[in-house]
Amino acid sequence: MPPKVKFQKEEIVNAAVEITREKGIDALTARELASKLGVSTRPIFTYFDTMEQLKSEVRAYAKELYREYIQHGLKAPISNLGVGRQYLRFAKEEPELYKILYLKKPDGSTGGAMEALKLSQELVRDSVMKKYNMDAVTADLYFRDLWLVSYSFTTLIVTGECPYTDEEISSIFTRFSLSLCKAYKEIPGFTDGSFDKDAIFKELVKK
Amino acid sequence: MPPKVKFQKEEIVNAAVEITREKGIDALTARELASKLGVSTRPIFTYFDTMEQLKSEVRAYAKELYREYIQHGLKAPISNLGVGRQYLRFAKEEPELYKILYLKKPDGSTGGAMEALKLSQELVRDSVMKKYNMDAVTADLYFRDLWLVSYSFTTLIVTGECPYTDEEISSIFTRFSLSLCKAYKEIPGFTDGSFDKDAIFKELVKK
DNA sequence: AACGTTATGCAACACTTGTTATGTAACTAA
DNA sequence: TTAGTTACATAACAAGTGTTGCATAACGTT
Repeated sequence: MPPKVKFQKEEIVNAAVEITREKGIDALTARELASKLGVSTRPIFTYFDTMEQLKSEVRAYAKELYREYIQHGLKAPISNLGVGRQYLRFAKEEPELYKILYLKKPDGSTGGAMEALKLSQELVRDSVMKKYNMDAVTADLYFRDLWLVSYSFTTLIVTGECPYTDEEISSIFTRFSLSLCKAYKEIPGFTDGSFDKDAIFKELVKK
Repeated sequence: MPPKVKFQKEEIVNAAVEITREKGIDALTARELASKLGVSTRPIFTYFDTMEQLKSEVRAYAKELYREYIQHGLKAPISNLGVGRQYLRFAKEEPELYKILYLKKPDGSTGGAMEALKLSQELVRDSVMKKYNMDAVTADLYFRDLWLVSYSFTTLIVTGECPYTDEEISSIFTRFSLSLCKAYKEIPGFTDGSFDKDAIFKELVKK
């Protein structure tokens, strides 16, 4: 019989995630990981054929954690805003994990930002339809518009460029939310883009 | 007298930019660059002490090119929309240069997305104030809001995730533009966030 | 035409990366 | 207690990186 294993697969992935959190996935090397675990690099390759395989597991972990954040946001009284707040929390608390999911996806990988949007739309659709009395198409468009705004904030956050406080972001977000909602409900043809842009523009200019 | 130089500094930077365009700045190595120029790696280090120094020049080039794009957008009849369109063009035509400016800024570097926003605000402010009869503060806020939307599109574009056509983006952008402009002009207190959110929300819910 | 200067090519150095060959020793079944 | 299996440490390999020492040859000046 062989000697007892010193490390389970899970411990290795956890340590790999920890390194990624601290220094980004590019700093996740075999030697760095081995050093963190206090072993040689050999055991890593008994569980994973290549480092790339291990990195895939780190991405899977990030994806799952992200999903948990979103689920948590659904519990909020206004679920679409709750989900938006969780986007921001994830970006702020796990910037490096955010990056590997949405900023530096490896070539040919599935998933990414648009897939995450679709998931959120499905989760929030019913709630938005009821709350604002919208049909499914409008609810999806409305949520997508808000998502676009939150996406720019999360990008700013993880690149270390966001100058706004939580309160400011929240305030900006609310204003987007209300102005879009008003437009979707009050401007005929706003949903499919067939509304009379010129008429509205002229009205805005003269005021 | 020494022999004639085979390469001027500028040619080296140009080749470096070309490699960055094609494969990203991480693929810009001394040997790759030398191979493209058809020389050994030695001459590179007569002009640049380190590769990092050369990369700085590539970033400077990208920044200047970006500035030219923006300047071009100012000529449009509605200059704020023209600038927005140029953001998107730059992201689509120079995704790798966009990345080094706004997605992977090296630690401790100046500039970045928020600085670019400030620059654009200054360039567009007067035009927006006149066109929509806004004060400077409102004009800046309005432009920033639109910038946030364009920023999410450019990020999607350079990460290869944007599923929208130019027309779709243009349409979405126009809708944001109009709905925000209406809100800034029609909702008292919208600029400083002191407007009565609850009243508006109730109104939207019952409709 | 000879000279001194120096840009360049060649090849090496030092370092980091992923990955692996080898020997050892830990463990359990006998 | 013995033996076989195999996880592990050690150390190496190969490939790739930035950077540099050295010899050479090209060039304008003299």
